[in-house]
Amino acid sequence: MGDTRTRRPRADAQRNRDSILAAADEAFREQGTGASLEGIARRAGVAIGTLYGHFPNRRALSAGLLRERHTALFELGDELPGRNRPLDALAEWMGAVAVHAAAYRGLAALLMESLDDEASELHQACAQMAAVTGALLAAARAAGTVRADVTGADVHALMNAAAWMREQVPAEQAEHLLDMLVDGLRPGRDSGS
Amino acid sequence: MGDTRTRRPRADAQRNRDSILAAADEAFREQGTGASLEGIARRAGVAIGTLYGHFPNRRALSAGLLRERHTALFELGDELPGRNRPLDALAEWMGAVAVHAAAYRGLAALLMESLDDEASELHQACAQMAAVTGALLAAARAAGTVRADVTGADVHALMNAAAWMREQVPAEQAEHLLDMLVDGLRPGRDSGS
DNA sequence: ACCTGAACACCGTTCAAGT
DNA sequence: ACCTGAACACCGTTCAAGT
Repeated sequence: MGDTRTRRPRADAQRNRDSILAAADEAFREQGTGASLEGIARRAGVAIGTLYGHFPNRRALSAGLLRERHTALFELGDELPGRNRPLDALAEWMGAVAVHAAAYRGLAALLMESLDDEASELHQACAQMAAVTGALLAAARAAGTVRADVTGADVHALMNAAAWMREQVPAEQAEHLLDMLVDGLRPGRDSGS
Repeated sequence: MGDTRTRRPRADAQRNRDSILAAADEAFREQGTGASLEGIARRAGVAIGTLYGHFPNRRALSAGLLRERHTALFELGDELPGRNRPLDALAEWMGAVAVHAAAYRGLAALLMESLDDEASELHQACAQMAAVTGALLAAARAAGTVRADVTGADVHALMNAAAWMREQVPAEQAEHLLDMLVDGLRPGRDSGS
């Protein structure tokens, strides 16, 4: 017994970590995932070395920033299948991920490349995202409401492309575009030209 | 008579311009549109000030790089309507633009933001792209093979999103994804859930 | 155990001086 | 008319020295 597996951090370290995350959130929101790390350290009131001590690289910082956001997303993913018809559940999931991945400019690309990169600090989250996507897709396929040739990787790409478009067009248009993407998943009448 | 409207440049200036463009093409291909300008100047064997003398900013350099590529694209755009059924022509156009906009990482985003930004050196080309897109879309709509609520701006966004995906997934999957995007443009049987 | 900030290598951009 | 490169302000990343 006694202390748990992860030691409790020193109080000042915890405070610094929180300041860095708060500053990074602001900076990423304003300038995207490529925002200056020195600027973030300055905003947080810590030395640049302190930032690197907590987050050894940019992706680790992004992962720290997205932790809570991701658990909220996965909770939604757990509830969706019960509440809707399969294709609607999948469509809602795609919308939620698209909104999520549009939180910071550049995030969609990060999530895209981290799915296949096990070294990425975001890989865990992407794998879990892929699991939810796969389950919802399988249900929709079983119901015959999606094309048989759509893979989970396809849906992953489409969700993140929707997020990318969200970074570039008004929200209303982005919703419309997502609707059309989802429509493209339905089985067509003639698969020819 | 005598000299034409645009003066012929000094021979060394022309040579430098060409070297810069060749070096930029290599660098953009390898590292995307955010590649180091100093690195490009170095590769081209000119001083950094020479690069700025020819291209006052990154977008101007991109525009110089895309000039020929764009005219080839527009020639295709002119030929397409005569050769295919309207939706096929639109689909082929979207594919050609997607391949074009995936030439350099970051280019799709540049083309996206330059459509509405008249100050951008790429605006001209984007406007012309939009004109072709609009014509092909109008023909497909007249034939009743696309949804009535699809705008030219929507197609512009989808083409560039296809290019963005092309930067992240294998070419074969990218083709498949574009097919599905195009399928989403077709009129659906029920517009409800 | 954690924090600091100097040190290094790099980059974007401008502009006085040259030819 | 064009080219050069120093100058300035900035950034990513590491690491010896501190507490």
